[in-house]
Amino acid sequence: MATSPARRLQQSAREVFGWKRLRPQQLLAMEAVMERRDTLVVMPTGAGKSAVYQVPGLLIPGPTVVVSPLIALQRDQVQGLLRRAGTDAAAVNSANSGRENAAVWDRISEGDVDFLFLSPEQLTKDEVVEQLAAAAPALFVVDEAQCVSSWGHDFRPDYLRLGQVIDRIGRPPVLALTASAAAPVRADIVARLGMRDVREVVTGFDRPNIHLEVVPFQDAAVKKRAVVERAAAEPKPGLVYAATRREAQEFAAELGQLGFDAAAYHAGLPAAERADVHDRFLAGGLDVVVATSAFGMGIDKPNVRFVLHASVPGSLDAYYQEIGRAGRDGEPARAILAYRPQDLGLQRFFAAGRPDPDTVTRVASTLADHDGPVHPGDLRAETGLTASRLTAVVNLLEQVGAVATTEDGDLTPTGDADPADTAREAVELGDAHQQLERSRVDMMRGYAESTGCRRRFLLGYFGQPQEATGEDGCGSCDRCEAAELSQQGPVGGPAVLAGTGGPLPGPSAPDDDPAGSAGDRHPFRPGALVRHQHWGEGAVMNEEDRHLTVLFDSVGYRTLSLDVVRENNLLTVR
DNA sequence: CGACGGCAATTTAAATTGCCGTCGGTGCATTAAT
Repeated sequence: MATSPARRLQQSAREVFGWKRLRPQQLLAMEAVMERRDTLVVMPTGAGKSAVYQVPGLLIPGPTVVVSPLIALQRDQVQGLLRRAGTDAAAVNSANSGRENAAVWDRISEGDVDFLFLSPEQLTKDEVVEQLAAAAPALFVVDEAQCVSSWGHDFRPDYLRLGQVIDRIGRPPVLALTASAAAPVRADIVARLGMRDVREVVTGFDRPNIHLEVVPFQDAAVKKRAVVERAAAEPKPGLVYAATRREAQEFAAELGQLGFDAAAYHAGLPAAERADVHDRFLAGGLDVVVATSAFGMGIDKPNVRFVLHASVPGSLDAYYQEIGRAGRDGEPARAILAYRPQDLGLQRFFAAGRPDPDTVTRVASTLADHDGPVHPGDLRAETGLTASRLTAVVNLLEQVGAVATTEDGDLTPTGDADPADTAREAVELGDAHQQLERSRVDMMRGYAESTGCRRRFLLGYFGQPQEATGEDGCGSCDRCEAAELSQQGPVGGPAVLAGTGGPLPGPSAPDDDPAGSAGDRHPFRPGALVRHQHWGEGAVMNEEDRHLTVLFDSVGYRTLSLDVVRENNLLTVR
């Protein structure tokens, strides 16, 4: 009798990788991969996401392709795999010479490579796609798959074209891995990669050992001083996230003057200095790294004791990823957000990136001038746009169905709609995406200004309703602690709370008060699929202080007053 | 959207006020000049 897949997986994990036991969720995901299913895995970093492709990748015949966003990450993965007996891994990217890359392709054609690492940009090249198709990969892995959604729409638009690439190489099974993905991010990953009949393996998001806290400020100078003092006071090592490079440098300098081993990290520093800061932090040689969002992917340091945000990031997804770098060892750690409402302005500015209408119109009409397929390189020459900006526009046109990709990777106009019309549709789509991004900033504000349990809010955002926190909250955030304190004094009765409507200042009593719930029955619980008169279909994400947060397909996140919803019949359950 | 730097205009002439313009985050790859 043949060995069961689970046993083969366990055996390989033990013999090749030295892992004595696979976690249930890992095994579940690996089994889906062994069944050649498209699989989306959402696990916190440190839960062994890489294993999910590494173990099956050795068992199924044919090479495994891994798309990874950073060359440094690719290098780490390759080195890690090469240390395992009998596994062969390689990367093709711009850090290699042309000769080195050619040698990798030779080894692949001879069947000598188990794992091949690539950036999405490599896959824009016809010869790369052709050689990949010839190698007939058995598995196509997208690591850090949240990049598809968070970077693909403007910053690295080739992420949005992976779906077409997968088609061109014969659509092997797709495995997408990410540490954090709220509902719209997950949907975006699945849609953009063209994943079918997806098996989703989602582990819990809660990291109970990370204490959550938000400290509000009005004055910028006061906030700065408090950030430095707090970073100085917390147990080390720690991580401070700043919104700009300049701030990162300033904080690092001030902490240095106080006698700490502190260093700044951002994309404007020389590569050697970045690598040095990175290595010293991992080796325990630094008390604090003050970084922009450039720092973090691939950082697996167990004993980070605090993550202090000197400004709000642009989404709860980003925030969760960044605080998730604390307390990997399971010991207590702190996530502290220094919050000024004005800081949201910078994030709204960052959320504004979208192609301008003139450019979209120009590309649409240039495409329409061709009767047949056009090579993207020719289109770039004709429009004079950079590769990246052109790709962003083409992505939009393709999403509105005005353009399609041929098997050769050429772009071909579909239908004979007026270029001006398709351009307008594409711009509207870009606007809708911008609106979603802005609503994600609003959700970040919602977290910072929330009067209830922080953890409940955070988990609700990721679609994990309250069981992790219970009715009374998590007991390990600033709001829960404040509520516990206030319970020692006199507390206003539920009847008073029920009549006041709007959000109360300061900490509030638990909103699921049993006495108040009799008259409070409604069908709009987290997870419910609803329809709004104006905004169309959506899903309830969170309920707090008699307000619902709903994620609408058309406009992103919106917070609605439960009373207003009911008085005006704004929502119906689908 | 908001912070900040530079500059001109103010007003118990050396410092303050205000206006305007600029800048702000993530990385791939490629290319041109040593």
